Amino acid sequence: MNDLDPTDLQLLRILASNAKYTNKELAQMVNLSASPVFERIKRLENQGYIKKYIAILDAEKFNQGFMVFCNIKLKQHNKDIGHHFVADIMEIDEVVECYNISGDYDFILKVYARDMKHYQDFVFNKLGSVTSIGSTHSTFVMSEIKNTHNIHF
Amino acid sequence: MNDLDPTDLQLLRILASNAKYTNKELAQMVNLSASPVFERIKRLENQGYIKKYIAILDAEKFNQGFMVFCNIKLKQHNKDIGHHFVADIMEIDEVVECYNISGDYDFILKVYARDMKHYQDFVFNKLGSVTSIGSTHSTFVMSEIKNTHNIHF
DNA sequence: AATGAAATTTCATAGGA
DNA sequence: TCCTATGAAATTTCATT
Repeated sequence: MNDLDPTDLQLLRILASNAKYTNKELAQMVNLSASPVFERIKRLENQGYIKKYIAILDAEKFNQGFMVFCNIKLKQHNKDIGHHFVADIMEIDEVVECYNISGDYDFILKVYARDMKHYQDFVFNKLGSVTSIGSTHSTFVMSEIKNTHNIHF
Repeated sequence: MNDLDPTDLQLLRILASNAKYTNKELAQMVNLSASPVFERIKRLENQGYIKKYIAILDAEKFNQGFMVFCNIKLKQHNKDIGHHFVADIMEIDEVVECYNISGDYDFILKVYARDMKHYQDFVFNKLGSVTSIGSTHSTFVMSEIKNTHNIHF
């Protein structure tokens, strides 16, 4: 973080919202020529500031616009049960995010489903076969207000 | 969704996890030459299946590795209050995601902060000045288990 | 650490199977 | 819808400042 100058930060902010600018375009934006821009970006990639580049797809178009936050309590809290849970969750495609959290529940999952029927099937059949799970609580997303896909710095 | 053939879906899956492959590389992966791959991707972009391309940054490197799910209840539930809330939330950089949800709370926010002190400051000073908010409940992320950044289809 | 030019690679389009 | 071919444009390297 300390070896980044304002130009690096500016490049990162731009690329975090749109990674399709050419080096020439980026060069104009940060008042440099294309080659230092190229070298800066390569450095930011190598140093791990930029983890990867991805395409953002429109979930609605794939009939996957039904988002649910699913809170999960484990049956017991030992290392083995935890590891089993993590391994199982990694295999379930509907689960796009999973975090270990504070509070009444142990984990929160962000789940993408087609509709309520699909979600119900997910809970019964997919989560239902994860034996480490004690109980669940589902919170349904009615609409997306903001999604920046990235961090602020 | 119906005008997508298996090759389109394969390309989307690849690009959703890594958008830096060249058309030549993609062509090999899907057993085509570069130009139909190029045409397919352009079509997927134009039809909105691909919304945009972004760089994924490492939040830890920016000292923004402290994630919190912040649940929010509005003071009242009328259109004006709701609109005010949304407008205010859009302006707060720490809030990277916001959804209108079912259940006891009205909204869930995904918040990135540097540390607990920064989060405390966020709650008191940033959320504190959003007058439409009635009450909040914070759930702290202890570790990230899974984050695919994208949908399954 | 940036510039500008040169070399390399990829993109983007056109014509034909 | 695909292929090959081609010129344009972008990336990447490098000598110079």
